[in-house]
Amino acid sequence: MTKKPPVAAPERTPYARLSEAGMHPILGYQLAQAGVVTTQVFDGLVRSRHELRRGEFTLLTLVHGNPGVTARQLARALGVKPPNVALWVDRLQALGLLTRERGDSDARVQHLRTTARGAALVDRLVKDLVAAERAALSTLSPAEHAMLVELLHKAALARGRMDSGP
Amino acid sequence: MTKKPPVAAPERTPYARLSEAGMHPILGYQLAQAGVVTTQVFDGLVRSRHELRRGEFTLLTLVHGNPGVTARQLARALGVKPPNVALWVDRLQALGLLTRERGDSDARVQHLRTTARGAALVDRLVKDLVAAERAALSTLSPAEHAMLVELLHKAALARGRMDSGP
DNA sequence: TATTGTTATACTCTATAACTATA
DNA sequence: TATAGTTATAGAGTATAACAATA
Repeated sequence: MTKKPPVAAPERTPYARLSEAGMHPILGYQLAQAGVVTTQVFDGLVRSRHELRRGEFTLLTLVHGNPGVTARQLARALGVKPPNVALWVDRLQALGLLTRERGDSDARVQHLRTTARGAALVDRLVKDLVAAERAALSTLSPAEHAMLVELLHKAALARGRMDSGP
Repeated sequence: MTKKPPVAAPERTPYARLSEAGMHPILGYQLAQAGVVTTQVFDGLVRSRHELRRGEFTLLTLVHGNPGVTARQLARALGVKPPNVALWVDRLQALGLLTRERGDSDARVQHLRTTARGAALVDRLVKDLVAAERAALSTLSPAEHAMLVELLHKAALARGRMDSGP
């Protein structure tokens, strides 16, 4: 059997084509690099055309899929602190995309729901965004793309307990 | 053949266990969710013990693997703007971890190299960080972890051309 | 005139602290 | 006393603009 020489893998950084050297196996680094692409796609499709930032868009979509969810639950799901959620909800409400409603049994909580306009926007943007990502990530086959999504989801489940945010 | 009913997949957000609904297939969302875990690992291991932020650590490691690299090349590789690189290099130089050296043939450029101390630190931290990520991402098998790294690397290569940064 | 790098500055994002209302 | 949410504020992080030196 011939044994391969112990040369470092020739993985290179995007664009500048530097050696990734020790960074290659570090997941946090590869996440950031891949994030450059998805941020480009999001900004070009959602941010520039509508007045929705990443956190706002994600929050709106989660509200759409979880009618009546509370701000605290969303903060935990997104890994951010409650004050940020309050600001995002303010903006989304001002845009007429979701509603706040005090809880019946517990008047401290606020149940969030999308408006008809918010629901329609979410449905459209989610569809467009998925398509735009597939088009942009031409380096991945459809099967690889799907596997990447599932592996990331599985990785995210390793998140440690956090009281109300990161 | 029995056909599965078209129910939505039961994927749930980490911790809060909300329905991910439309966000599930969006790569940018899954990247952000997985990033919560890797940020926790990085902060606990590198940031809290040494005075290195994520960009500084990545830059130092790339310099280690590409001796003589210039600031402009690093900005392109990392997807950030040159002024940020200048600030990071300032700090790393002040910490005695790398050196600047004017180019012989072109005095505009500065060639960066790690000091002995910088090189030793990179070697140690990279090793520790890889180990810490593997330990933290207990939801992934070693094979899945390795595949995730490779798929992310492949995805990152889809990055569009950018003049000097994002 | 174009390019590298720096300085100064502004904007975005997210966190902490302090507060109100409710339980 | 503990919890949900808000307001006000501060700190990271990263961008743009203007500049200096060199090609």
